[in-house]
Amino acid sequence: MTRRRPSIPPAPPTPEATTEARILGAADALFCTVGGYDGVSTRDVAERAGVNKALVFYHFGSMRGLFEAVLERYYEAHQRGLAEALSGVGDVRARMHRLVDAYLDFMATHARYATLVQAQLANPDTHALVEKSFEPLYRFIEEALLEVAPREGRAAARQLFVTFSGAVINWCTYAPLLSRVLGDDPLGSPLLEERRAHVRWLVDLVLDALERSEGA
Amino acid sequence: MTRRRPSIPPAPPTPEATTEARILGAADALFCTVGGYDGVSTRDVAERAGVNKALVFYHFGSMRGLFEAVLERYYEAHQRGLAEALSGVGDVRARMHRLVDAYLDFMATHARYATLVQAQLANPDTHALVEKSFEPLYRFIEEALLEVAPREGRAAARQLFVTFSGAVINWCTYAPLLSRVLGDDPLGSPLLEERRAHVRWLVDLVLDALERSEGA
DNA sequence: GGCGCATTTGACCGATCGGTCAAGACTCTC
DNA sequence: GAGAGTCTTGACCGATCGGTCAAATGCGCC
Repeated sequence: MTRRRPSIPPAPPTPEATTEARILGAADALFCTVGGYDGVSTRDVAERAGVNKALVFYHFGSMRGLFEAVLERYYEAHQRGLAEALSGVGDVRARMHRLVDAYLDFMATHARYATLVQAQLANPDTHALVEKSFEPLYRFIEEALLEVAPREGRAAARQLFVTFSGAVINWCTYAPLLSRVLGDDPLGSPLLEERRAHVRWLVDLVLDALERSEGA
Repeated sequence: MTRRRPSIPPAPPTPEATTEARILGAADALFCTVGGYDGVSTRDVAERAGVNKALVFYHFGSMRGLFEAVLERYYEAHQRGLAEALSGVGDVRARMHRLVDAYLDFMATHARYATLVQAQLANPDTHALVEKSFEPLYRFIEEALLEVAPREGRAAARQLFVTFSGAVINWCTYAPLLSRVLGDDPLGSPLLEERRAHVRWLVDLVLDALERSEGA
């Protein structure tokens, strides 16, 4: 029923170039809105992309391969943004501010991706896919934090990592629930900026305390 | 002191009293280890419980009903623990310490439950089930925080809620990933106690800052 | 034109899913 | 013992799943 090459296919509002890109885009949209790895079928993806279901397997091998491809695309953008924020000049405080800013911006823009990744924590089958992006992220940030924080104890870098990353990411992943109790979109302009100010404030509080204990 | 193990769900050879309890226990174990709402079948549950599959529907109506029953059981224990910690005497600082302690203990013991709940954030179909437990929890804690924190701004009670709850819960839900990079079990004795000290330290930092700005 | 290769198609597969059903078995009461 | 009501059983249903396949189509190249 679908016309040949010349005209743009009757696909939704995404007249993407190649078939592969159309499938990837459709999978992205579905994984991030309808549900995680389970909950989305190859038929759904194919229908949304406006292509035959067998093409999903032709281009990505399997459902898991498609899921990996979707994660990979986000992962690259994610890493790029963080490296940029952390690699610049300035002391730890300045770089941490840039880092949480970049992290918050990325996660607020791709909140569904954050939710998708967090959801995989409950699925041992896909742990490996998430670990791949988690470990470099952890090493990256822990290294920066070790400039001012000890390796162990209540103010250890590993503790700060979880606290700071949680402060950023949970605001985005819990957005659907927060939206109900706050009466406004947590990812919208006023509340997101309040969150940004809060995280900056928190970072400063912690770094101030670390400096004090260092001087003592 | 506290001696908490990773809380492996009830062992298979559990000759529980009623059929209903056996099914509930099996569903609990499977939801919390294998995967979320999707990823566990009624056949799995029945087999683990050692009963006929049709009994799942006889006693719980549907798969969703079973899932709700499992969540409900945790939810009650959760609420009980928090109310106990927060309702006692003392100033906000003392009550917040008791609260994060109780929260951390509960989540460390039932880390898989926390992960299960967080995973449902990606599944709009089950949002309603999670909201039911989230809203009272939020109101509860926000009310306590409003004694010392403003309603808006970078140190707003709603901001502190997300930061504190994230600091506690993410340590538990990210435990599988953290375990890899830390080389030890985050929910085991040494690291869990380090986390407890960190969260207490963090709460004190924040409350100190709030008191200072209040006096100013 | 004709060949080779990548792409696309629709029909098809076995497995598994949540859920149903009518018939048995068990238990308690008269 | 008869009956009633609660559990329990295994067989069964339609739908859907991920994945496969041979055949058809498009297209660059000689």
